[in-house]
Amino acid sequence: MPRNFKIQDKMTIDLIIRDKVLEAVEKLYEQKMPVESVQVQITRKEFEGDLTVIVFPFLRFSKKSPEQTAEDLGNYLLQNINEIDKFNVVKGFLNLGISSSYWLSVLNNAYANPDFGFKKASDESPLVMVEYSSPNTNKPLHLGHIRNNLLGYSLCEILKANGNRVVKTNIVNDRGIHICKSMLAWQQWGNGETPESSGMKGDHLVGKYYVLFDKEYKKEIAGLVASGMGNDDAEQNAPSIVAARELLRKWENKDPETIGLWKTMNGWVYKGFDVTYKKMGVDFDKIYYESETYIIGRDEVMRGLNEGIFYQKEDGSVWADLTADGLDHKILLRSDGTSVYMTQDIGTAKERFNDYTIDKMIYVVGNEQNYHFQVLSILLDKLGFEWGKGLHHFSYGMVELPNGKMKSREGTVVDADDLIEEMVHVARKTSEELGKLEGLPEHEAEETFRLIALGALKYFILKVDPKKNMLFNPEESIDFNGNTGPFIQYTYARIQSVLRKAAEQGIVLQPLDMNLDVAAKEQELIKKVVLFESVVEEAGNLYSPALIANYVYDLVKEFNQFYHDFSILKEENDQVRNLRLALAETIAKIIRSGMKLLGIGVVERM
RNA sequence: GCCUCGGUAGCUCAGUUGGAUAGAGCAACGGCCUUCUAAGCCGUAGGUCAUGGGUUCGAGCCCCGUCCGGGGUACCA
Repeated sequence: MPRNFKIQDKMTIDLIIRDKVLEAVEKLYEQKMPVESVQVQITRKEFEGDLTVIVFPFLRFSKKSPEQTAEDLGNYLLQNINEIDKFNVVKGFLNLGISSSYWLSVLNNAYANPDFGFKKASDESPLVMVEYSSPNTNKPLHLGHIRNNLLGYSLCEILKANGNRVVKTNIVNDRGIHICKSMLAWQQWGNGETPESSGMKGDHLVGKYYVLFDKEYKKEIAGLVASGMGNDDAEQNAPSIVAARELLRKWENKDPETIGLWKTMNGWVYKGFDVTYKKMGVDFDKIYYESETYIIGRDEVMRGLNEGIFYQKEDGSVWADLTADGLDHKILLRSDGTSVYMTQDIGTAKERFNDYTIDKMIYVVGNEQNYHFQVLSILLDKLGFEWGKGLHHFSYGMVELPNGKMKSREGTVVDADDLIEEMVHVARKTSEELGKLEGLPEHEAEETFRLIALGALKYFILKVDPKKNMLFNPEESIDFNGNTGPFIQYTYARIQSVLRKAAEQGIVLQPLDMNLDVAAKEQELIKKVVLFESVVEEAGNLYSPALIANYVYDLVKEFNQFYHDFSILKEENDQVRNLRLALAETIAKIIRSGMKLLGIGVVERM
């Protein structure tokens, strides 16, 4: 797939060509055209050439056949651009051949720059705050959270690489009825069980009681219905839910015993989350807690009410009328004065903009909340925050299992910890079967298995367009061949192996001979190397780790063909060998950089 | 109902401002390790790009209709 990347305005040679094409049209056909009308793209592999100008748009000026027009332009460009050394015409396509020396200089540039493709941020650079992860503290993280965390982390890396200052933030949903449910279940049936006494990870332990609550609650409902109560009444009056509500009320009244239990159980969960976050390799610069920000949000809503921005119903509930914006009415405070999801998000946003001078706020949250963020933005704007309209919801698709959606309470989830362990297990097994890594110290081998396993998982998730829903089949998704993370890591390891051998043989890289005639395959590779810069930029503009993943795969696939067909160290022509080494080293660097943007580590051998 | 996103090979996914014969991986089949790592490379097979119209020199991509699917539309988060 040679054509999935935009090159326009990215490659200097491309700019020159556009310019000269305009000039040619002007001189040959006495017509002025806008720059946008010139289409320059990478020549498809089946055809000879490097860059292609599409001449169809010029036909109405040239009043000649496509072939003749292309000939005219080709001759003009050949004479007026040094870097072009040949051209051919196929129908309305003018294929231009760029000289070896141009490609060599481009490679040289990429090779010499240790931060190739990355822009540095300064104190003046835009500050972007990215919210991601946002867990509830009543259950462990699952596959859905994994996609969120990986996307969020990668997005931050990509934004940094594009010269932004980035603050990674997390909002922890640590209060509310769902938290009280697991607390209540633990009180009722826990017998004082702790992570220490049970040997269970804290988040899993709390999750167990959340599930238990639901089970008991459902039993109670069934019992009540059997004794003649209506279903709705039963749901409202089952002893467990009544008790949970009472617990929430106590929590809001700061009952010491309740607050104590809440702190204890949340503490268990945080410890568990820390382990999972660390395993995933994600982190945060600043963490906000809903238990703190919902108060700020409530105050803002009250202010809005006083200023007539919102209105109150007779039952005391507070609403926003969004019909003027083409939306509906939205509740902001319940009739009992307690706050809803929206309330805390208003407070969190305000707090963040107080804490930081934010140029861009990005929320990494699933697309099921598109409406929520549309409303949030409008509400903040109505409340007078000039940044309200500028919030950006990075909306990603859901992860589906072969049998449908994941539901925590019904146990149809793929647990994050389990999944990672399983992948490490498979990585270890595969590696041992292949007999790789023999002679490596145990802890180094273990670290390699971990990197490969995480590489497989992260790449699998990040390579798909964030906007789209994706399917995760636990049996089939654990793959280490083909378009996968390990395949890319493997290519990196191969290059490192070559470089080690080169060093052993005392081969030292020399400056490139700029007069060298570059062979077709090397030129193909150099062309892909150059694209890295524009891909990073494009990924930053479109907020898409998938672009990075697909590019790196494309590069690596091409390199493996080269590796198979040609020898690097055994090449007899010193200059050619030198070029191949420089190319391999540059490609390794890009693999490392690209993988870093995805939050994936590379391995020296595998 | 209304709003919104999607439908590309058996499966999972690419496919940039509309451009040449729609591409990968997996699965299937057949080749390639005395040669820098075979977690690799090469080949075969696999498509009415959901569907019907339209715009255009040119449509997987743009416009309209239809069918199918996801999500939203809660005093849940």
